[in-house]
Amino acid sequence: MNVTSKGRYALRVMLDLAQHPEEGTISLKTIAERQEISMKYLEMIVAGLKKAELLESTRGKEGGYRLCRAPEDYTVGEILRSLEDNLAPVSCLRADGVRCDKAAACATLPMWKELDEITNAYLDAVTLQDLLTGEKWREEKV
Amino acid sequence: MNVTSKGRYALRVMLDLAQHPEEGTISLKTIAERQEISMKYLEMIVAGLKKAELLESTRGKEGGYRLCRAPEDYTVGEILRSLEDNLAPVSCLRADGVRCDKAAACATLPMWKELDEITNAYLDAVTLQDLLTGEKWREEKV
DNA sequence: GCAATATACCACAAAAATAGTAGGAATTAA
DNA sequence: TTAATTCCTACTATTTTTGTGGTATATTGC
Repeated sequence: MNVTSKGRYALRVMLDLAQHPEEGTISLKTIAERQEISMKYLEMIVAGLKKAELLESTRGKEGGYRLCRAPEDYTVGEILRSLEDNLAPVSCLRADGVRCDKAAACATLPMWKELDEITNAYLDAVTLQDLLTGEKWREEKV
Repeated sequence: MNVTSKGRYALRVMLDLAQHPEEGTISLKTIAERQEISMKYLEMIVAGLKKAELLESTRGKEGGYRLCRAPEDYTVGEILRSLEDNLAPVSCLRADGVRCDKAAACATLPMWKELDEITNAYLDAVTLQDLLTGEKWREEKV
């Protein structure tokens, strides 16, 4: 579970769109300026988000990107997974990972699996809306 | 939470020592051969484990390494933390991480913190002995 | 004392992953 | 038709990970 800048930027793009619903379709240029991220780099990131059908786009002048669901219908987990291929804690759990020839005898594999399940369950329980309001963390631990 | 080969090898060294208590002090050469890991690379790893006081060593002929506690008194969390400086999911949580100037306004920071707490709590609840027996995962989900 | 076997320490190097850039083609509204 | 914009492909730089090499120091058995 290493969240890189790609994943963090993806969240910021989604949050930016969620924070400005009145603007409708928003150009990458606007988002890049507001978030102070290079527009060229963002291009890569929104491409991933679009491929995962997390947002929609319109090309040409006056074009841009917009959410295609309500903020409470996006989970942080799916946003991160759409860009990070490294969410699993160890490489042997990753889709492309080298299959360890000792997997059957590996004393640690079940632990990594459980850890992976726990982290994914947590991230799938946090929605974009939760991040927007922040209540989840303000009210906690009363 | 990206566990690299350093952390995985550290676990294997600790497990190897725990699996051969009758041998007492064991040389790196022996461990390297049993685990099929380059001895030179292992040197770095045991140096970290020793620094964290997770094992003891004797120099010179007939020397080597040995555990200084019972297997149930080691947690996987402390073993990994002694070698991985990357256990936190995002760099802004890491000790050496660049302090983000927007931390106060960051909508995602509380989430990363909670995720970090959850993963550390899990890893601190797994002991070397748990890995040795594997029971924790065999009997689960009945 | 000396040879053999170890750990301890420091610097360097190769490989892989991450982060970011460059240039231009295709599309659309005004 | 022009300006703004997404879309696509390739390239480059930086950082992290994964090692290697060489040497100094310590200990044991002969």
